[in-house]
Amino acid sequence: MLLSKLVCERTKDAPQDAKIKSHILLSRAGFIKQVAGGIYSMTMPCQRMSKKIQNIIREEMDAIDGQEVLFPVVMPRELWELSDRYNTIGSEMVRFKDRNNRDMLLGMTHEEAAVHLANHIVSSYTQLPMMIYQIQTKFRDEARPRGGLIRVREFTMKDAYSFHTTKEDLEKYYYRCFDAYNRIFKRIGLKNFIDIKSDSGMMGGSIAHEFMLLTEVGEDSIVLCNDCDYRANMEVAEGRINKAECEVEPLTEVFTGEDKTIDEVCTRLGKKAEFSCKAVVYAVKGNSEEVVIAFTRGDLEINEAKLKKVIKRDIVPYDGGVSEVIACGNIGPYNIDKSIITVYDKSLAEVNALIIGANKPEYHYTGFNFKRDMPDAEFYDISKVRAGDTCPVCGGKLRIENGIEIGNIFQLGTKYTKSMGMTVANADGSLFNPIMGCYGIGVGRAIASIAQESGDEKGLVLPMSVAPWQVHLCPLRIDNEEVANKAYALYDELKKAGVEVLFDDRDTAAGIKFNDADLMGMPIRVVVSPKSLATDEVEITIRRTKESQKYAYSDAVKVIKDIIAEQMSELNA
RNA sequence: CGGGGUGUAGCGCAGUUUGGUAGCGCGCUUGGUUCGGGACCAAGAGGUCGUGGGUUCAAAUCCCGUCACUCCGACCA
Repeated sequence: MLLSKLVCERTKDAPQDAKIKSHILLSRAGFIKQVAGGIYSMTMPCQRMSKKIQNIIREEMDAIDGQEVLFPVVMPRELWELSDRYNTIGSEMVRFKDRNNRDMLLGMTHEEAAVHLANHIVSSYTQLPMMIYQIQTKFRDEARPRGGLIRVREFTMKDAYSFHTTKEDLEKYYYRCFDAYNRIFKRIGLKNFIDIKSDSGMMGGSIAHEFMLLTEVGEDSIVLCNDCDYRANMEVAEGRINKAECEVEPLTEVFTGEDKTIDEVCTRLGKKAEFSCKAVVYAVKGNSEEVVIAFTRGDLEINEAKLKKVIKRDIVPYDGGVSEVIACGNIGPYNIDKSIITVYDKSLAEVNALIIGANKPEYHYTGFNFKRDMPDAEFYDISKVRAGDTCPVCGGKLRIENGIEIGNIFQLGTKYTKSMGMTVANADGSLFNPIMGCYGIGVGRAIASIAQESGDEKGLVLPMSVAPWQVHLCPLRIDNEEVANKAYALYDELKKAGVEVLFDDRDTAAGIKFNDADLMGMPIRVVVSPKSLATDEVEITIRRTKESQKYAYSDAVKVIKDIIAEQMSELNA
């Protein structure tokens, strides 16, 4: 490819809205161009990179017996009503009417389409297990796109769906896929990624893992143990919280006036926050009359994902203002209105004397003791883990890091086959709902992750396996006839040898060429110049290490092929 | 959805407070001199100042509306 003709504008300055490294570098290198919020065009280098990632994913999916298919982008409402997701998914799903006034939607995931396809074709257990996957554009109308390609509304995704006769068979396959995912991320050149247990969320199902790239710009919080390999998404992480030790006290009503926050009340009473009880008010989603109050120790935070699991309902922050049954700022478990759904965190069970709201203005209780005063209360783990809490496995200290989710796998179970009525005949003639797994990888997010992890102050540093071109060929003084002849000849020879070359054929200053080469990040830079040709040599520089060495012009093709082979074998090891 | 910010040339910005008919750097075009880490000289092209309305002799600038983008939070199959 000739750089002079490439539709790809490099800039010195990043767009003002680009804040994180991957966004800045991909924009500056001209790989992406924003069209609307969270919607991007990709130029040829970026598209080539995307295709290389897709092909690696394909190889690994095919290797675990995946069958590549293609589901539609646009689907009818009826299909999504079978799983009830037409109604339960919010405005992140784009809905519209076709010319016949029929309700349609844009696919944001394809469980329904996968079950629809499988349901019409698979009728016998002998056809299982099987896995179908696709690589396709998804559209999710995100409330807040951000970070360039990290969180977008339209993106390319690989999504896979497996069908099984038994839970054991699903589990076996699930871990084959787990291994394939590790190979994929390694092969595309990511280094600091981990798998973690995650919340299966609204997908349904039980066991789920996320693959996370650890980076400070990540949107997810990950809990890791310093001493063992315990690690989990904040949403499901468990920790053992240090006990708040104190003496038993009598239950006493005290006047607290206008003091409402944990801070204010504890300051007034001269106690630490860990001896108080925090109340967080929610409403059941879709029914703001139904109030949920979660109680935890004053120094802890509610983990809403855990809370949702306990009450098996979706919740939203309560915004009903001060109602008659809730004295905001003075809410407590003792004698609370029975119509309210209450959940108590396990941290509260062990405190001998708690400060709690009195459920009326201007008063709190001190000395509240659940065992004595509310013996039938049940306790659940609904609090967020904090850095420094104790590991539930080994007793070590937990720490919290940020990560970008680069892939996820779920053991779905029969949620979709059941709701959509997919049955298959077993050996004894009985019918059963196949057990499903599903497995996703965002391609655009993988590109951003590579840029985020490998980029340096000069620009992108692309792994050999996914770089749009393997070699960036830079003739200096291309107005010099010998340079031009030798450079074009080398360009042709490399192409003939199967090497992918980006050729900077512009008659421009060395500094510009070097800066563009650094910015665009091809793994190998080759310089042909009057200086190098004086000794009949070329100069070969490795982008990643900045190492530079001269080789005889006649050896260049071989040397380059060796470097490519070496770097590829590192990634495939 | 709640709270902040910004819209002026392809990109980055100044000009807005105090209204007077639009400018700088990079990039682009042409010619010349240079040229192994973003060269120099000269001459050019490019913007109805996001958009609609209002005030005024006169609006990028003041007033009202609206749209877009963005940051923090909520949401996120």
